[in-house]
Amino acid sequence: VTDISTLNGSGRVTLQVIAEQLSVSTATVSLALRNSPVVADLTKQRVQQLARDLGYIYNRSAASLRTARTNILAVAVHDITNPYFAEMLATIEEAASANGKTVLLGTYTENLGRQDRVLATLREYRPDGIIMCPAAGTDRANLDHLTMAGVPIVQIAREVDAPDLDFVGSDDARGTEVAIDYLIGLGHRRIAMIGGLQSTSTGRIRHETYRRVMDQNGLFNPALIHEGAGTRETGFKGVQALLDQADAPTAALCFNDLVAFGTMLGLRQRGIDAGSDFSVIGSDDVKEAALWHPGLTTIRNRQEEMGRRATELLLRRIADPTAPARRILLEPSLVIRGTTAPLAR
Amino acid sequence: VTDISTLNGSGRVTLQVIAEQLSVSTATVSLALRNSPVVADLTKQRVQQLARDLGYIYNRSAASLRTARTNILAVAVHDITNPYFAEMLATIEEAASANGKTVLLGTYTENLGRQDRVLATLREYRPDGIIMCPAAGTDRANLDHLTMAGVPIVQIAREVDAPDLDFVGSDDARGTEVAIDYLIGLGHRRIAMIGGLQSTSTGRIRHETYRRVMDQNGLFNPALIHEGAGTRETGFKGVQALLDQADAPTAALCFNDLVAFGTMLGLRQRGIDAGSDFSVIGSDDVKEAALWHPGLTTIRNRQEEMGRRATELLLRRIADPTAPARRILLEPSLVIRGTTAPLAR
DNA sequence: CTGAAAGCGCTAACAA
DNA sequence: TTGTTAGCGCTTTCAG
Repeated sequence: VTDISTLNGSGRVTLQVIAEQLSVSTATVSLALRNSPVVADLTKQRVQQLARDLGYIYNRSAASLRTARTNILAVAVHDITNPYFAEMLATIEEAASANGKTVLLGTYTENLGRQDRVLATLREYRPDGIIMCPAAGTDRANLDHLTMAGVPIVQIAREVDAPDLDFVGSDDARGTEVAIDYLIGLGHRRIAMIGGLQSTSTGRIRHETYRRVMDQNGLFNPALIHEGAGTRETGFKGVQALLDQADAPTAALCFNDLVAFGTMLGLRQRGIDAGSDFSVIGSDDVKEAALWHPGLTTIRNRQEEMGRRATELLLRRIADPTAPARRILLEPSLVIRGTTAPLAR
Repeated sequence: VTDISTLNGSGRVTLQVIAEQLSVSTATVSLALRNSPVVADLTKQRVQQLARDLGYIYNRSAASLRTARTNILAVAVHDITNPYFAEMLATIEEAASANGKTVLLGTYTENLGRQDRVLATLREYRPDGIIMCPAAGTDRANLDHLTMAGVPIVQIAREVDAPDLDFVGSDDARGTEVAIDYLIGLGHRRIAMIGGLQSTSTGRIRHETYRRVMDQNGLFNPALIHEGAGTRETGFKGVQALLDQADAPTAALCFNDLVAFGTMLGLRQRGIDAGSDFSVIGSDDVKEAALWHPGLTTIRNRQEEMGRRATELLLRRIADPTAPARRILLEPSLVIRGTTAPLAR
C-alpha cells in the first residue's frame, strides 16, 4: 500500500519518506538500500520495493557530506580535441565507471591561469582524486594547493618535477631514440625536429634526446629544429620554413601525429610527397594515423593503456595515500608505415 | 594573527573555523566569502584574508545539499573518441565553465543498458541539467525517469521522439539533399549510401532523405545501401562490398567523416583513387577532413556551435523549467574539396 | 535486527 | 550590519 502523500513537506522522496511510510527508521532504510547483511531480508525487500515505486533517487551530495567521499574522479587536461587525449579520456572514463567512479572534466588549453582556476573549481567538488596533464609551464608550486589539501593526484602524459607525485606516461626518450635511429638507418642525415615545447616534459625530453642522438652521430644542427605547440599549424608552417633554408632536411620527426599531419600537408603544398621524397615520423599513433595515405609512420605511445593505468594508479593511491609515489613509463614502439623511406640518392 | 589551531576537531578548515577565529558567525563568513554587499567591507576583507591564509576550500557538496543546486552539467554521449563528439564536448565544457558550471561525463558506446546505468548514476549527482546524445535504439521511455524527476535535458545531435524535450542538431535532411544533388549534378547515377543506423534519428533522416532524393531522380536502388554504425570499419568494408556488386556505384555519401575515411581506405585497397575514379562525401567536417589527401568533401554540421548552443539552451531551460521546448536545427553546408569530381565517361 | 541521535558544512529566514 | 537557528539528506555510532 504505497501512500504517495509524503510526510516530508518538499515532495522530494528521501530516506525519511520511505522510513515513515514503512514505519522504520531512516537508518534501517539507508542500510537496506545498500543491501547491508545486517538488515532482515523481508525489510530489505519492502524498502527496496517502495524506493523503486516512489522513484527514490540517492542523493550523493548528502552522502558525500557525511562520508567525505564523492566517488568523483576529476580529470584535467589541456585539450580533448586532440585525438590522443580523447582516446586517453575515453579509457579513463571507462575504467572509472567500472570502479563506480564518475569523471568530472576540466580543460584549459595550455593556459596556466585557466588551469589554476579549473583546478581550484574541481577541488571544490572534493573529488576523491585527480588525473591531470599539466599545461605547458606548470611547475610544482601550481600543484601545491592540491597536494597540501591532501588530494591524491596522478599526472598523465606530462609531468612536472615532483618526485612525490604519481605519474604514468610514455618513455619519450626511448621512443625518440628509436625513431631517429630508424631515420639515420634509412640514410637520412639532415633530420628535422618539428613541434614540441620546452615548457612541457614531453617536449623537453624529446628535444633533448633528439639533440643527443643527432650529436652522437655528428649530425646535430640547430637550424633543423622548429619548436612549437603540438598542433597541425606547427607542422604546416614548420616544415615549410625548414624547406626554405639552405640545407633543407630530408626527413622530420614530429612532436605528435597532429604535427605530422600538418607537416604532410605542408609538404604537399610544396609538391613534395611524404614517403618517397621526404620521410615523416609522427608520435602517438592516433587512430587516423593508420588510415592516412600514405599511412603515417609513428611512435605508438599507448594512450589508451595510459588512461587505464592512470586510473588504476589513482584508485590505488586513494586507497593508500601513504604508498610511495610510482612512476610508470610505458614502452613505446615504432610503427612503420608509408611515410618513411630510404633516402633517395 | 592567524591561530592555526582549529577549534573544529577534524583539522579541516570550514566556515566554522574561520568564524570562531574571527569571533563572527558562520553566516557572516558565508556571506563575506560570496562577497555579499550586505556585509561590511572590513569584515569581508578580514574573512577573505583568513580564508586564504588557512587554505579554506569551499565545499560544494555541503552547499548543494542546502541549495539544491550543484552547478554540475552532466554530459552523456556514446563515444568521445569520434572527433565529432570530442569537438562538441570541448565547446560544451568551455561554455559550461564560462558560466560557472562544471561538466560531469558519462559514456556508453551505443549500449542501451550502459546508457541506462550511466544516466542513473549521473542523476544521483543531481546535475542542474543534462546534455545527452541518445544511444541507438533509445526511446522516450528511457528518459522518463529523468524528466519525471524534473531534470532539465537537452538532446544534442540525435533526438528521440519527444516534442517536450529541447534539441540542438543539424538539419540532416537538408545536408543530405544538398550532397546528393551535388553528386547527381556531377553526373553520378549510381550513388551509394554508406553507414548510418535506422535506430538513430540521424541515420533514419539521412537514409530517408537519400531514398527520397534518389527516388525523385529515378535513381533509387536498395542494393546501393550499406547500413552500419558510424565507424571507419563500416566504410572500409561497406565500400568494398558495394564494389563487388554487378552495378557498382561511382560515388558514395557516407554517414560521417569516419565512415568516409574508412571508405577512402577501402577504395585504395582496390586501387581506386577517391576523387578521380570515385566520388566520396563525408559528413561533419571534422578537423582532419581538410588535411586528408585528397581533402574530403563533406557536409559541415557545426559541432562546435552545436555544443555551445546546447549549453546555452540548457542554461536557459534551467532558469525557466516551464519554457516551451525548443528545437534548434543548425544549417549545414557542403564543403567541396578533392574527393568529388564529375563522373568520368 | 532496528531505532535514536548526532552531525557532515553550508545557506536562508528571521531577529536583533 | 551581524547573529541565531534550523535544516538540506545522508551515515554512523551506540543502545536496545
